[in-house]
Amino acid sequence: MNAPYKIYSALASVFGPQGWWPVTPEGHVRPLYKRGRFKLRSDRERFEVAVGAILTQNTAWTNVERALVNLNVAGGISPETVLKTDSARLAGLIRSSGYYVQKEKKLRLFSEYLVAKHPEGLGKWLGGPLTGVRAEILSLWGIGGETADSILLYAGARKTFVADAYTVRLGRRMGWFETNDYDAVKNFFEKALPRDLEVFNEFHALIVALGKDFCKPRPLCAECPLRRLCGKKGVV
DNA sequence: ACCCAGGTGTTTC
DNA sequence: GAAACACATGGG
Repeated sequence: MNAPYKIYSALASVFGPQGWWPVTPEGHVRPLYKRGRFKLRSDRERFEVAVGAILTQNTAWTNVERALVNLNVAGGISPETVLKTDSARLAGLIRSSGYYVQKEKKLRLFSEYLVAKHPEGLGKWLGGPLTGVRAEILSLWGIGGETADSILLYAGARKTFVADAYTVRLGRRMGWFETNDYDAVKNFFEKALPRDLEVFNEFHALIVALGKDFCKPRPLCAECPLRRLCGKKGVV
């Protein structure tokens, strides 16, 4: 068992199942998987996950939940409702998620692209050849590596690892790598871990759970549940 | 009054 | 290329 997988197991036993995405209209997180298998029910759910992935960029999830509730109350979350809502109103609905002028544009561009280029729907699109679809999503303005991978993993159930700021921090503090480069970190974990959807899905969520309380920019190593496993080559 | 959050694009050395 | 900066609300 390699070091990253050991950390995954430790986190899983400390924090338990995270069950990230999708989200109910009430804003509550609902387990994505049943009997060990991750399944999304509809393109409607996939789209809501994609919207959440965009809105949560550098933003606390609680702020995103309010925006999702607002959108659902205002008429539901779909490419069509995004496109038929004028910019000022849409921006107002997502105000709580921060950067709302930019994010309104991101939602609109994503929706426009989806409707224009993939009218067959999100599930079909995301189910295509992984590297090609990833490059396609990545080419959209406002969607970088982490958001693209979040959409692929959580909305498309594709085996692609999501590396966020916490993941980079954890890896560096463990002494696994020095780089800050997104693709390098992503590749490190994909090489180290078993190619398993549940592992990819849960590990990213577990790292966020760890980061939320302990592996912060100013770390709280003394209380960290990983303190015995962490290399802690000085705080990076 | 700070720091931080499930980043990304642009500008500037 | 890397580093610095803008974008913005809400919680601790």
